[in-house]
Amino acid sequence: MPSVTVENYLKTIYLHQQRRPREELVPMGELASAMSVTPGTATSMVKNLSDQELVDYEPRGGVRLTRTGDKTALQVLRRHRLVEVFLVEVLGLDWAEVHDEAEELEHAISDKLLDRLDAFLGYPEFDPHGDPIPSAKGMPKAAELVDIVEAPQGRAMRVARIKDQDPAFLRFLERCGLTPGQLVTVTGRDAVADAVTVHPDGKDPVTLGTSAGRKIMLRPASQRR
Amino acid sequence: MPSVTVENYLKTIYLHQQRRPREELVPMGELASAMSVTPGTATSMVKNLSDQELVDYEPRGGVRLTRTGDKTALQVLRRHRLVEVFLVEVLGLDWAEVHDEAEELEHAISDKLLDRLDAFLGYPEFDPHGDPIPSAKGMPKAAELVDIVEAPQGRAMRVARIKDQDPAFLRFLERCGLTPGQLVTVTGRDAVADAVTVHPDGKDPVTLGTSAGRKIMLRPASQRR
DNA sequence: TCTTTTATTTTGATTTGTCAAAATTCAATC
DNA sequence: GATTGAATTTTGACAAATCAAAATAAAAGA
Repeated sequence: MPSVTVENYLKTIYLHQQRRPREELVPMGELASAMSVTPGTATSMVKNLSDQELVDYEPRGGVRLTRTGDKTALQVLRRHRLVEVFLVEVLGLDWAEVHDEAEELEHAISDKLLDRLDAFLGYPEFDPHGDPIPSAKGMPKAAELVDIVEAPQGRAMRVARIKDQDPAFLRFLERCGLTPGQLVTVTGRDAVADAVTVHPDGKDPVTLGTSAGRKIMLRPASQRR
Repeated sequence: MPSVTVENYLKTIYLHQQRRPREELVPMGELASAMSVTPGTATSMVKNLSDQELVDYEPRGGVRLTRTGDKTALQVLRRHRLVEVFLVEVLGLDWAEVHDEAEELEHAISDKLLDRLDAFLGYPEFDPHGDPIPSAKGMPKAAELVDIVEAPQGRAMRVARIKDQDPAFLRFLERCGLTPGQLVTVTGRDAVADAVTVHPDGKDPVTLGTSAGRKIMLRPASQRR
């Protein structure tokens, strides 16, 4: 069985791979800072992962998951996200806090327990932040979402997913009414001010900087999921 | 924060201290085999715990928890037992399996989450095996229980607690109807055969060897808890 | 008391995951 | 082309937890 550390490296590589163009390698520096370790540590760990055939490592290029590594990363993500659903839906924890809790629990749950939990929760497809929950098979094909900055203005949209786990940011979104499922309209964009204004249905309009706006993903209100 | 390993040592020392006369030291060999490590490993670990003031260590005598060590051990036990209640009561896992699951989860739960869980479960006082759940303050004073071998014959008793976590043993008890809460009568004892016979209310009588019988603790049926 | 047995401790090594700092490589600039 | 700079790798060291095997102490027998 992979150690907690190995699981965390694989999960982190997976997540960073997602955020960049197809087939591109994740640079070692990026991995190191994401894992909060020195670059040298990341290098030696990645060599180790490479020996275990969990990643492809190209010296001075970066890393990418192998099929096996990918499968393991998805299992970790599945545990993480199902735990988050449980913490919010069942125990009523604040969605802003559950990420850190799940970060620990994701390494402590057996397959059997996970299946029970999944059934108990009614086989949810998304976690409280709108992140898709991988099935035992793999990651469901993602619907195409647009972030607030890129979204068409004046169209009825719905918040689908938040791409940041920082509790302060999440609490801010909650106050504004920008939580997954919420109906919104993007009402304006100002390139000079580097800002975008969004109007959550039944709430006050909110103006965000584009770096914040890019973390909030929308789908057309008409679209099921 | 103590490591998972440290938590496990403290928990194990606590449990073994319980099983022996007041103030007596737990021998290193017993600790080593309970932890499934070599004696040398136990010695070096215990020295380490002693430096952290978590145990008193008497070379060639054994170990005993300090007040601090005791408190930490009880926190671990509290997490373990609340998790067990959750797994059985909420997710419906078999009581024979939950010990191993809880063994992992007990190290991954934050104080905040634990409090939520406790409230959600209705502040239970005992886990599925009848083991008392320590409160945030400490371990509740244990009611005096008798094992099946020592119990008076012909009196209405109730199963209070099972002092063994082996799934095979627990499943056996379930088949016989010897689970916590069950009304039973001890109907006979045979010193020569080293056996004892117990009659669970509404089930068939069961004859057990005394070593098995000593793992099943009873209280008078009249006594609340 | 002397010897044997058993429990415990010591010693030296190993693995995993980490850091600091020096060395290297590659790309970019002059 | 030579030099600078940034990213990466290498090297040597360390802490935690472990084992195997040798050394020691205490208890039990003779």
